[in-house]
Amino acid sequence: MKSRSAPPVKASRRRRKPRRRAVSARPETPSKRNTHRRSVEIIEAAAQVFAERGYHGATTQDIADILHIRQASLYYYVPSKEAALELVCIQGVAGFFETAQAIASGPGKARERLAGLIRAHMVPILDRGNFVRVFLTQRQFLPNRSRRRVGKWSRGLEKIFETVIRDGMRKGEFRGDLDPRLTTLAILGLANGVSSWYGKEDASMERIGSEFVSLVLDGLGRRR
Amino acid sequence: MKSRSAPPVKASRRRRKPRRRAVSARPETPSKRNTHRRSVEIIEAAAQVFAERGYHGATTQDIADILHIRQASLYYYVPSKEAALELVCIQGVAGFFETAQAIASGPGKARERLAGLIRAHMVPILDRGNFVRVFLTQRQFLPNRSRRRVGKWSRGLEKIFETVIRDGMRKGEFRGDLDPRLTTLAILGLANGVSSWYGKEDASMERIGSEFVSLVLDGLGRRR
DNA sequence: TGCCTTGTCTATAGGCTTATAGATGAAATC
DNA sequence: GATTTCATCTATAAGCCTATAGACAAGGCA
Repeated sequence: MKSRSAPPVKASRRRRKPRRRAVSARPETPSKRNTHRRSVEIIEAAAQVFAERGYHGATTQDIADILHIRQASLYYYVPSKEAALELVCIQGVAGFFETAQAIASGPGKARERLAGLIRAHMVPILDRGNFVRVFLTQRQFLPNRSRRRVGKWSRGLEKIFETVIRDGMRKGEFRGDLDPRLTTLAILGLANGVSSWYGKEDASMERIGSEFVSLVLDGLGRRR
Repeated sequence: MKSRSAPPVKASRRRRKPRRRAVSARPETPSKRNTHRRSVEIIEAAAQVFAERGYHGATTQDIADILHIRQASLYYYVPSKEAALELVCIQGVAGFFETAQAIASGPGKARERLAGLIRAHMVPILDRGNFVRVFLTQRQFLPNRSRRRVGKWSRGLEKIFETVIRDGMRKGEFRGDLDPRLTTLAILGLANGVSSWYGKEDASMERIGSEFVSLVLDGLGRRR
């Protein structure tokens, strides 16, 4: 008994009518990089359904439905559902990692770099939200090997934040009594949380980024 | 193909050996409040497996295994897996709600009440972590009706935080340029995030609470 | 003593899922 | 024009999951 939100239309809701021998489902595709393009589409569809229903709640049929192909056809491009999850998770965390590294090791005071990190953290949430949500909430369901692989990226990102915070403490830009580890987790928690409600609130990413930066740097209190 | 972390022992790993007619599985149970006690145990077990594997990744067999009873026996106490999820979610959010309400409408400056809210938010995470995690990450899988019910509690909690923040702004304890809604979401994101890593980090809840309070009230920056 | 209640058990229907095999038409290549 | 490759399809094995039905033992109660 799956908890889809739709009314219970028995079956046959999926299992589309046997199309008459698929008259070239995508007539516009020309080249031979076709296979690659399809793979990308499949991973994007997977990101969408994994984000919406969770890994275990999603079926490969759901993914196929988005692309209007048969469930079995997915296996021409992707070896397994788990493999699709891994690809989605990696693309989810990669978006954060690269820019973050550039910002942290770039110029500027620690305050500015931390502000940059927070703002940059909003970007993947905005334009690869499905991938990010899956990375954040579904990576626990990866098989051990790939979970560890993804975990490394994740810890790397934490280290980037933590390093900037330590740097700021050393240089006297930040309070000296911070716990850099807890502060990192706090900031990431706050920033990652955005992915769970962005779109339901009417605030632009820029607004959110600015608000969060000022909250982290200065807190709620008035200037003293 | 379920992604358990254990090695692939084919089947029969669950499906325990047919015990010889269950010689009173819990000989110590005396009274007739027995049924109630068992219900509680079942919901606790459900919270545990839903937290560990996610609602869709968990099976009713998993729940039964924890209690060493048969899968079908669960249905004597709980009408469906979905109903169990709803019970877990409600207990997950209720822990936050009650104390929060008392603190918000209690005495003290807004700063102090907000600090109290944040510290109090740590308590259910500490002692009903499974319920909280399920509420935070699995309530999306509830059927519409109960999801809305749980959603109300959730929004109520947000309102409590937001009200204190507005109050503090009005009284000049907090900066006047805050967006109360975004600030609320930021604080809840940061506080809820704890549930995803508490236990893996070696910091006490008190430490975490204090660190987060000072971060929210004063930010990372040095006194200016 | 004999009936009723309670909690658990066995068995299973009825569905749904993943992944594999092999067929097929269209396009590309020889 | 014949052959090969590509992308997709149909069909299905094999397995798992929820929920229901009905049996049954032990203890309480009339």
